[in-house]
Amino acid sequence: MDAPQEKTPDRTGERMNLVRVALDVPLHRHFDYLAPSGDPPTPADIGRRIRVPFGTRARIGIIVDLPAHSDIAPAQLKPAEAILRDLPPLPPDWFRLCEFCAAYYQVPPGEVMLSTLPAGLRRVDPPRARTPKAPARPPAAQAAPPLTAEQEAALAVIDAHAGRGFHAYLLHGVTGSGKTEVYLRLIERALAAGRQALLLVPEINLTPQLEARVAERFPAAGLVSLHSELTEAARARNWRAAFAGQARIVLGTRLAVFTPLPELGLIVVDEEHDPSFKQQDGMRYSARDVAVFRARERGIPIVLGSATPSLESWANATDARARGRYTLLTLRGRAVENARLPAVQRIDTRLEKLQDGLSGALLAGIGKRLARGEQSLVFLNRRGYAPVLACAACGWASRCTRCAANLVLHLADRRLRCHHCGLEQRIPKACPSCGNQDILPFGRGTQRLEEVLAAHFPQARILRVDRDSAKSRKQWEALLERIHGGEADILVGTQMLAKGHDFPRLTLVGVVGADAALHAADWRAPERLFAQLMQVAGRAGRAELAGEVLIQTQFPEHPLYAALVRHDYPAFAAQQLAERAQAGFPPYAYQAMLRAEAQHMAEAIAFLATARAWPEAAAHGDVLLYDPVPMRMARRANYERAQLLAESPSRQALQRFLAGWREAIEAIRAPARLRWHLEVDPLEF
DNA sequence: AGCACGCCGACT
DNA sequence: GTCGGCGTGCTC
Repeated sequence: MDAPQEKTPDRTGERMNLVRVALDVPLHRHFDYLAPSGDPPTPADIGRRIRVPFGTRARIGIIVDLPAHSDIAPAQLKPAEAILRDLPPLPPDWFRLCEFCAAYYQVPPGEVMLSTLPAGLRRVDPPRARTPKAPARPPAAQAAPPLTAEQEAALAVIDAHAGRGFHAYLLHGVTGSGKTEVYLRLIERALAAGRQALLLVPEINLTPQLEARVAERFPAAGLVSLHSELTEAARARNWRAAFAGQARIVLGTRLAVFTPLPELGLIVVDEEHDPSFKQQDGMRYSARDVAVFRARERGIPIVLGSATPSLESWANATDARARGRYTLLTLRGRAVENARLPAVQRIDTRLEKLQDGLSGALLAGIGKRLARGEQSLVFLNRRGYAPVLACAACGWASRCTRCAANLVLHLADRRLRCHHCGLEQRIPKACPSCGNQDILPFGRGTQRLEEVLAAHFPQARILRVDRDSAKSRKQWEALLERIHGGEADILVGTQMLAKGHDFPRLTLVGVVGADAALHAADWRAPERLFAQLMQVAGRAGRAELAGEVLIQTQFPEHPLYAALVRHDYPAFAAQQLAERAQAGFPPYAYQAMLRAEAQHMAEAIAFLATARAWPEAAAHGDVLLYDPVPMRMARRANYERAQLLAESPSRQALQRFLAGWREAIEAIRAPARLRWHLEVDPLEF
């Protein structure tokens, strides 16, 4: 595709008045149209939206070029309906970003361009936009706190590169070490230089306080946020403000990485390791990786921050093979005065009989906090009451009829629920298979843990925080308010509780049921577990009160826990990277996953086998194609699923392969209800 | 992806 | 006799 700014002047003299249009269709090509009657387009219209007839109806597309001639027979060309000039044209760097994603993720370019616009801008009949009321701005900016020596040092490194174009930094700092203050100082510098700043966060509704903090520090910067919980109108409004350059700071989730920003001067990716930067449907892109590309393309600095960086980023910053692609900046101490890292202890659960799954030490620890008027948090990354309901007499278990998974018992609303497809059932009174009255919940989820703790500590006020109790941002904020208001003595929750919150009275964190991830089939499970445990451990003892973390485990000698006790992410990362190098896993290999789902497993496997048999694959000797296999959860929502892994030691080699392979796959004549997708850099297996 | 066209089974 | 099932093929 021609980059718009490289458009050569038409020398033929007989301009056909053609427009080349990107449309949101799953086809890897653009569509040519005649100009709308009486409205000849000019080069200034490249990057503008256009309404065109497509098939039987009208659609919104984006003008990508004004070609001198078309390969389509003139009689086939239809006139476009209207060029929409309510916005300035989308700029060339935005096109390059979309084209990069299209090529890298094997997605049609039109799909990238249109799907990353706010919904209102791709609608044929746009909703009537109301003029928004001018937001009241707080009068004065919050003063910046003094920097620690480490923060000063980190900023000095970045300042030394200032104005010299692209550079990537990995800011590694434990919870409470003051990463956010470093971001704020960098944003301050960008604003002072007349540039815009883009701050990406994993899930904005989990961190409302970050938004408040940025807004207070930069009240005149017109901060806007961009995330999926905004109404369509609000998102369009914020997007326009960012595009127009009025908003100098954009705070958003992964989709915000595509916002056109005319004066972008800085990108920050907070919690860069977080899996929610990876989109798991449609275009399966990593917003963190796209952000790095964007920074490189714009020639600006990017800062990736985390207490537990992704092993990919860590390798880029520390591995000799990466030759310093990223510069590592470390914050070791806690910025809060006198606060120390919590003492982490392992409780060997093989040595005692647990009481409802809780050890004596954890129960005693909670009792002690209750007596002192402090808070405890019990972390269990499994929601619901129990993961399965089963009959001891005949072996019946609550299985989902549509998935290869159990139905989870939710006693709170008296339902059996599938966490994969959403199927819900009433709880049977007797075994559906043999009629036995004694069907029992097996295992423990947060709801059951809440009940157990209530029985042990009848006087305690217990608050459960998980996706079920905090479904919306509103509910979540209400829960947070109650926690901060001192309305809870014991918190029970999933990873939701681990993210970015300071609970000043919280001094004990108990971790329950973490062992499962140690021996999971997914080799990325330990990386995720370590990040989660570091994060939840960081909740303990943030203010002047010392924190304690108790981890119940049957494997106290496991190196993951050993590193956790020492708060030693670098040691954990080094050990994991050594294993990855040994096994030839990422980041020492590059992967793409072809997945297929169909009514029958045999169809899915046959499709993948056909793809694997692509004759030209032989020409790509540095790309390895594995055998097609059923996915670990082989059935979901009545579809049988299988996958095929493609792998190469070279990213470029894999990319060259994928471009041809994708075309070949598209040409396979598959059964009607077979669906497939290609995922580059897959995170889950 | 939509949305047409197109050729075979049970309904007013 | 037709309503409608989803297979196939196209969209400038």
